[in-house]
Amino acid sequence: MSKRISMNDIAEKFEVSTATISYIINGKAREKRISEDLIKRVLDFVAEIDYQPSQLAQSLRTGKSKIIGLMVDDISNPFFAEIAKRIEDKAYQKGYRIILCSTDNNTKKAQEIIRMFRDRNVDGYIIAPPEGIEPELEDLQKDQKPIVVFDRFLSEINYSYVITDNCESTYQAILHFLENGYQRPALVILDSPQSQMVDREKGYLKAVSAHHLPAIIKKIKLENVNDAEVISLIINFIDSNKSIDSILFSSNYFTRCGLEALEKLEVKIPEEMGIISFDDHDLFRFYSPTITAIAQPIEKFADEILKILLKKMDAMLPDDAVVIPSTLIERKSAIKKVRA
Amino acid sequence: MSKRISMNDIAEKFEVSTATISYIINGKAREKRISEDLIKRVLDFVAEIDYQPSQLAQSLRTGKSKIIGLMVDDISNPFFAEIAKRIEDKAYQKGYRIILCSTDNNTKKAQEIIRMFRDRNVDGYIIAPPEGIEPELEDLQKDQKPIVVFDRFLSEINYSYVITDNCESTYQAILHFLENGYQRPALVILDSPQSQMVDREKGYLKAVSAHHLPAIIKKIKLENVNDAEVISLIINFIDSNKSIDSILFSSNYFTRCGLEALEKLEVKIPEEMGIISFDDHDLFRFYSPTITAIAQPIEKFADEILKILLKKMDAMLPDDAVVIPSTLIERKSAIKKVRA
DNA sequence: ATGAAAGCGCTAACAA
DNA sequence: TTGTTAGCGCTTTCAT
Repeated sequence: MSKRISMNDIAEKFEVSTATISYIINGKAREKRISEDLIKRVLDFVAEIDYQPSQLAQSLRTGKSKIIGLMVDDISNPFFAEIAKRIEDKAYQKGYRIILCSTDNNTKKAQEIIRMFRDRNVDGYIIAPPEGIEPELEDLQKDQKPIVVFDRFLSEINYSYVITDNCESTYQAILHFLENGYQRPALVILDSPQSQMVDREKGYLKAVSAHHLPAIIKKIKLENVNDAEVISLIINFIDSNKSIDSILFSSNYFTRCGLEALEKLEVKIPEEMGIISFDDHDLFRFYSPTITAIAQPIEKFADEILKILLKKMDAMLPDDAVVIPSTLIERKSAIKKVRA
Repeated sequence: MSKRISMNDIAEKFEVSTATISYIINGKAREKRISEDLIKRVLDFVAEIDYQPSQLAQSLRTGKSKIIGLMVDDISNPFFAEIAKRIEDKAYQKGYRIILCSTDNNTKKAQEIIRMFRDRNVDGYIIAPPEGIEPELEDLQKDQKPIVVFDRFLSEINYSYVITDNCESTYQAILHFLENGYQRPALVILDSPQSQMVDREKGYLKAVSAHHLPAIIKKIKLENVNDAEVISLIINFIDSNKSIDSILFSSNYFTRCGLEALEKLEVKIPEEMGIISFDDHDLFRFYSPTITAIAQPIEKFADEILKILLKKMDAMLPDDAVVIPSTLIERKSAIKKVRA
């Protein structure tokens, strides 16, 4: 095992102290008035052997790490995977690395992950918060750690957050149904107190009540439930609500299950049932018919998140709340008749 | 900023040395014959304040980290995202955390990532190797770091690796075409010397030459190319090879571009063109017609990778080479006429 | 039955 | 112009 070269080794080689080497490497040689000659020789040597200081040791010493902790629900979910990718790219350019962890929306796991992040002295936190994680976030907040929360926010405490306008998005989606020949839009939504779901429901309620329509909502819990069960829940819902002629699904996962449900029921889209999905998916461009979707601007999300975090890492500033509008991508699944 | 409690603080509280506390916490109290009474009091206190030693310091001291470095091409690619998720899950259960990085198939970035992994003392490496990364891997190998390579392997050096049987898979796919009414299968493949691509091509060549058919191959480089360009390359390829009646795409990315190309050309699947995709995708279950795909067993992949890595982390053993067969999922895009 | 002390590799206040 | 030294928080050898 070839032993790594350390600052000490270099110091010995030049018969100076580690401090001198440290200053030179960290560009503080001038202000320490170290001789130009020594500076050059050391720098040349460092370049030659391609020496890089141990970040671990630096971290232990300085409390910094050049690492950003990124915590999402599930990295295999394309929404998070794409966001993670963009954040990773941009952070990389700024010299930061990412530690990426999935919580599975499990509070305990999220707690452990946050602990691990702290323990490793990550310089900043980017978090899609699961339920019940408030205490840990408060602790971080108290300790002045830079945090950006995204996808949803926690009402109790103030953080910088980046979200989309969930309420407005679903509101517009329902209007889109109504303007395109549908009369009884229903909502299939995740049963969760998280803000994004609450707001999506709000937008739906606002739209139906503005048109004096009944609210027809199916809430689905996702614990201990597999695809097949979700599909059959949706089938039951459709069967027992014959009046509905259109469905807004609150996530692309539900939309995918919903499409399977409709195939089984042999319900025709868009003639017999209109469909809109929250969150776009590759699939929706290709499906027959193509599926109208509310698309969150992922690139912009990632940009904003990192921009805010870097700013906060630089200096603890007041919190930013950024709301990025989503776009309704009009495809064929939500047009019953030609618009008047 | 609430200062973290350290071992020293605990030692002071009990008026013993840090060594004693360290022994107790690491379960070496018995063999060190520390008094039962002290053990209990310390353990109780530790539980009460929920003390956990700094992994950073432990890492610096021991060279271990309880972290596994996972390097993939692109975390936003569903294949890698799913593998990453499973590996993360399983590693988590074993007490390991994952640092996940994308290389973008960029050698320089991959080098830096490996360096970062080393620097952080990761205990094991799981790597989908980009081209030209051999020297770095050799260094790791020399230093006895546990490595598992996956998705492809590097011929020069021996590592433990987990791959699918690429050659056999494409061979069978072409046979599937021929058994189902197609006569001129073509291949659209990534232009890369990586083993998985070479082997996929081999399987194709083996199948066509066994049937005395011409090899009709389109190789596509992915550098500085966007979706639209790939699509138009595929359109050109189809236009200038009128004889072909079926295409095997070497990745789900190419398949998705290919589907768009065929839509633009208004070529009917499966009547005018048969399609098989290497790697499955949600989309393919839903597309009209459904798309036949060679599916790599992701769960099994993740299992094997981690199993081997953990074994190697335990004791440096000879390398394992695991080849996991893929499954041809027969859907409708590759059946021209009913099988005889 | 317990502790002193060295040291992992680095930084930075303070000396000289 | 450079060096000394005290840690960061932990593990572990060797003493007692």
